[in-house]
Amino acid sequence: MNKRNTTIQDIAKAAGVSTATVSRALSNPELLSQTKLLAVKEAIKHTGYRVNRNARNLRKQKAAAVLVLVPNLGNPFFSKILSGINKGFSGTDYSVLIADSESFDDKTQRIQNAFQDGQIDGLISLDGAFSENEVAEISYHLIDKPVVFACEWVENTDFSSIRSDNDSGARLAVQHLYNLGHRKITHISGPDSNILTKVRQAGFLSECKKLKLELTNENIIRGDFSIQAGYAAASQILSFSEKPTAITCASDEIAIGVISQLRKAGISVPNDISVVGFDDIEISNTYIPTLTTVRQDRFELGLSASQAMVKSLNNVKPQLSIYNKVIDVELVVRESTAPPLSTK
Amino acid sequence: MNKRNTTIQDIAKAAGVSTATVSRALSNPELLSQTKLLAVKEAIKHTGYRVNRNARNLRKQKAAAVLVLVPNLGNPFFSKILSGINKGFSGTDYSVLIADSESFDDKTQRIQNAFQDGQIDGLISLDGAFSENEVAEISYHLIDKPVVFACEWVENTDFSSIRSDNDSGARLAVQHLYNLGHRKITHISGPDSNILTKVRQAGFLSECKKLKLELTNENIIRGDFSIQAGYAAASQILSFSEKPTAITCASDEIAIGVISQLRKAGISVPNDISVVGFDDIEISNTYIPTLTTVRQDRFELGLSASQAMVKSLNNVKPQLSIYNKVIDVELVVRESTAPPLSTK
DNA sequence: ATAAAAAATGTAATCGATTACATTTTTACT
DNA sequence: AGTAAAAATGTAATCGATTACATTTTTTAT
Repeated sequence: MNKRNTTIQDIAKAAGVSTATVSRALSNPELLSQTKLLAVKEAIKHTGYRVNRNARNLRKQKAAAVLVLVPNLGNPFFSKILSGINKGFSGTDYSVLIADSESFDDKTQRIQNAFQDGQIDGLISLDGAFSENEVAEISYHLIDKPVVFACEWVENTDFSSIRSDNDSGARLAVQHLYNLGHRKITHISGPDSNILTKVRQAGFLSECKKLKLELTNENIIRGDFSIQAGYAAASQILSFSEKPTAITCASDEIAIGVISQLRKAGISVPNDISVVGFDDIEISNTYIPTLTTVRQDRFELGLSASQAMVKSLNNVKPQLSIYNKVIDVELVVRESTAPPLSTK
Repeated sequence: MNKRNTTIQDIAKAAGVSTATVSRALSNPELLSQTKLLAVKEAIKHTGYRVNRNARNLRKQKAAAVLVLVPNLGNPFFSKILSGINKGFSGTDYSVLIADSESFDDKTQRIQNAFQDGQIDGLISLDGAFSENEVAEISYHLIDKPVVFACEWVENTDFSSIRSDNDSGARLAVQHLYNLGHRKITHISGPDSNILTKVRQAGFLSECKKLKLELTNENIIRGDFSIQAGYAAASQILSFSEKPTAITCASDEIAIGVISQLRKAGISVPNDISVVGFDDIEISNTYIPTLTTVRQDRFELGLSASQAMVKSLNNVKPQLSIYNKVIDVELVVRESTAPPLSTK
C-alpha cells in the first residue's frame, strides 16, 4: 500500500552514480559520458521512474503550465482553436490550463491569481477585449512571462499575436461578389469595439473603393456576431428603399440570421440576394443554402499560437521574443452566392 | 529585478510567529488563537503573499489538478460539457488539464503519464470507449484516485458516472411521435459498440413494444453519430418498400443528414416524414426545419461531474466514494415533427 | 491550589529534484 | 612525461510549504 515513490536517489543508487548525475541524465544528457548515461537510463527503465513535477518545478521556479483564456468554452468557434493549442503542447512538458472568461467576475483577477500562485508560465488569450487598465495589469503581473493572443488581439501592445488575414478575407468576399456582377453590397459588421469588426469593415470599405463601388451610409450595418444581429440587420435592409443585391457578414452566425430572416420576408438567398459569411463554422456547410464564407483555419490559429508560446518559453528572455503571424484565409464558395437578378 | 518571492518565512517573521503557525493559518485556521490568526492574516494582506503551489503540492504529495479526457475538443458537443466542468472547479484549488484523445496515439498512455508524473489527482472522462484492458490499466495506475465518467460510461465498472437519462429520451421521442399519430417509426442508431447507442436503441425498442407498434428488422438502421451516417440511412430508408412515417435518430447530426438527404429525394420533413434528433446541439434550433429533439443538458452534465470529482477528492478514501447521477432530459418540440400524412 | 487534559505554538525534518561549487578524471599540447 | 584545459562527476545547499513531534500555555476538574 504505502510504496514510496521511486526517486532520483533510488536511481542514483541503482546506477551507482550521484543524484546530480541522474538529474543531468534527465535534462542535460549531453554532459554525461556514454557509460554513466547508459547506466542511468537502464536504471530508469528498470524501475519505471518518473520525475516528480512538483519537485522539479519548485526547484526551477516554474509551473510547466500555460493558461488559456477562452471567452466562452461552450462556443465551438473557440473550442476548435483550443484543440489546436492543445495539439501544439502535446509533445511538450507543458500542461494547458483553461480559464473560461464567463466563469469569472474579473478576467485579470483570474490571471493574476494563476501567475502569482506560480501556476503558469505564460498566457494565451483568445479574448482581445482588454481595457488599457487590464493590459497594464497583465503587463505588470506577467513581467518576463510570455503572452500570446490568438485570433483576437489588443491594439497598440507588444504582445505576440497570431491572427487570420481578416483584411484579405473581407476583400475576397467583396471581390467574389463583384465578379459575380454585384455592385451594391452591404456589410453587416460586429460589435463596434471588437478588433475583428474593425479590420473586416475596413477591408470591406477599402475594397469597395478600389472597385469604385458607390458607398452610402447604407453600406454598413452595425451588429454583433450573433444570429439575432443577423435578424435585426435583415429587417433593416428590408426597409431600405434600394436594397443591396449582396451582403457580406462579419460572421457566419450573422449570415445565418440574415438568410433566415430574409426568407421569412419572401426573399430568396441566393436568387434575390447573395450572402457571404465569415469563419466557416461547422454549420455553414450544412445550412440550407450552404454558406459561401471566408474560412479561418481555427485549428492552425491555435497550433501556431501554442508554438509561438513554446518558443517564447524556451527563450532565456521570453519578454523579448514577440511572435506575430498572419494566417491565410480562404474563400469557400457554396450555395449562398449567385449572380444578381439583373444579369440573369 | 531579482526580488525574492514572499514566503511563509517572511510572514512568520512579520507576524512574530513560527512558520508552522502561518501554515496553519492557511489551511487549518480553526487551530489557532484569534490573536495569532489575526496577526498572520494581517501580515499576509500586507505583503500580498500567496502560497507556492509547487511547494505545497510536493509536500502534500498531490497535484491539485484534474485531467479531463475529451474525445474531440473541436466538437462543440464536448466543449459544452467541458464548460460545465470548468465551472465546477472554478471555486476550488484545482486546475483542469485537458487531454484531447485525438492528439494521442494511446489514451491510457497519456493518463498514466499524467498520473505517474503526479500531475493529476483525478480523471474525468467524456469518453466511454475503453477496452477491458484499458479499464484494468486505469484502475491499476489510478489506485486510490477518483475517476468520473461524464455523458458516456463503461459498463460493469465501479467508476462514478454522470449521465443523461438516455432511456427516457428515447422513449419520449417515440411517445411524441405516437401521440402525433405515427405507427411506423424507424430508429437510426449510433456505432454498435457505443453505450449511448445501446441504451437509446433499447429504450426505443422497449417503448415501441409498450405501445404495441409492429417491429420488423427495418425498424433499426445502424450508423454512427455523423451527418454522413444520416445520408446513408436516408438512402436506405428510401429503398424500403413500406417507408416509415417517422424517424428517431441517435443524434442531431444524424437527423440533419437524414433530412437533407430526404429533401434531395423530394421528401419533405415534416410533411412526408417526421424526424426527431437527440442532444439538442446549437444547430438544431437554426436548421431548417428546426429540429424536434431530446435535449441533454451538457453544461449540467459537466458541472455535476466536476462536483462529484470534488467530493471524491475531499474524501479521505476517494476510491470508496462512487457518485452516480442521472440527469433529466427534455423533449424539445420544433418543426421537424408533425402528424403523418394519412391523418391530415 | 494542583494535577490532568486540552489547546496553542514551535522546532526541525521532510517532500524530490536541481545546481553552484568542489573535486576528480580525461584530453590536448608542448 | 608533464602541465594546463576541458570534461565528468560528486557533495550538499536549495526551492517553500507541511507536519510529526516536542514544548509551552490555557482550561478543566477536583
